[in-house]
Amino acid sequence: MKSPQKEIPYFESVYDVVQLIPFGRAASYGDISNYLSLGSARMVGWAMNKSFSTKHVPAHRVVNRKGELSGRTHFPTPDMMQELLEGEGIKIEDHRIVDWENVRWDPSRELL
DNA sequence: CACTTGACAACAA
DNA sequence: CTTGTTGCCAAGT
Repeated sequence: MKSPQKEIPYFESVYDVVQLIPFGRAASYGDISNYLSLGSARMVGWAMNKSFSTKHVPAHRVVNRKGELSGRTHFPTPDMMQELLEGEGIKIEDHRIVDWENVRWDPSRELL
């Protein structure tokens, strides 16, 4: 083995945080990447794309900084993401989370 | 190895 | 609203 240590896939870190998102809340790509202090918001989206084909990650709880369901187009069906969020008590309007600032879950801020 | 793409962020105009 | 720019990093071609 050339690598003495097993380098943790960046994606794994992302999955971990995403799965920590509590019920009825949502996190933004930027907040996650900020919490990891690594990579960038793009990597989070990339990880989700892969994770959705390999892991069970509540990707529906991950939205962009405006609270828009930007990733809904990558779901099996675009409506699925909204239905899942509404099923958790989150209101969606025009593909955006209503009262986003209230549902927003920032790991580095609320994960005490 | 070079270039492009991507579920983004943030700002400028 | 759109378009452009910069930063960021992995994967695909």
